[in-house]
Amino acid sequence: MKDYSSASLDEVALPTVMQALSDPGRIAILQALLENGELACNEIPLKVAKATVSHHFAILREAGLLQTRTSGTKCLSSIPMDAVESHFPGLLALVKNSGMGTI
Amino acid sequence: MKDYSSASLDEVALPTVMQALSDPGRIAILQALLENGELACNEIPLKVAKATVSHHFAILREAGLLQTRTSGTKCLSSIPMDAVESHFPGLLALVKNSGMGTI
DNA sequence: TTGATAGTTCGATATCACTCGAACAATAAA
DNA sequence: TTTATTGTTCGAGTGATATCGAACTATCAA
Repeated sequence: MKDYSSASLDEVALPTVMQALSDPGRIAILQALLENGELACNEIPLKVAKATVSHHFAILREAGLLQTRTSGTKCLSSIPMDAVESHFPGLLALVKNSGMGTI
Repeated sequence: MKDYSSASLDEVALPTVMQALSDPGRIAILQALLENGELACNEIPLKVAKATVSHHFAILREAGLLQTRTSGTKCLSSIPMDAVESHFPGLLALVKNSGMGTI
């Protein structure tokens, strides 16, 4: 389908990561992935158009917070847990424990 | 001078905090405060106009990350460490350990 | 081959954020 | 009282971001 490229966290500064996490929809995406491990775009309940969802996934990839692999017509995304945890320890715990109501 | 009001962290959601931290200048402000405890606006070396600095301080206050008291013509700001640490554990460590070069 | 499914990309729009200079208010010092 | 210092507020310009529909590509299933 497409060869997805994520940013390496070595090259991502904190403001970029924070910017990526400043959208409630993207927080919801990460929370869903923390729960389920690996999900396709359409398996995450966001009330926005699919073009917007695709955009949010791209932002997260560019921040190094998402890795995506293709599988048939789907693209399955997950969080590179070890890399995120080593570069930004505690960040995922903050995301996980953030209750935000429904998006 | 002015009676500063900060947001209570009880009412601040994660995306708001992340948004506040998505600017390199504001990260620099927090880092300087982590180092020095309490500082006035003009004691933080940012290469932007003072109107902009004031704006950044306001954003941080609205995110509950800053408390400000007035002292003569100065206004001294500091981080409500305990509140931030209890609501968003690990957040300040991320800020502290983020090297970003000169702003 | 045809149709359905999954995402991306492309404009376009609307809103929000960063920045600044200028004018202002409040305090302190002379 | 006049002057200097500190920071805020306002208005405007500029750029970034969120969102969408529509068109497109790629894959799978009939």
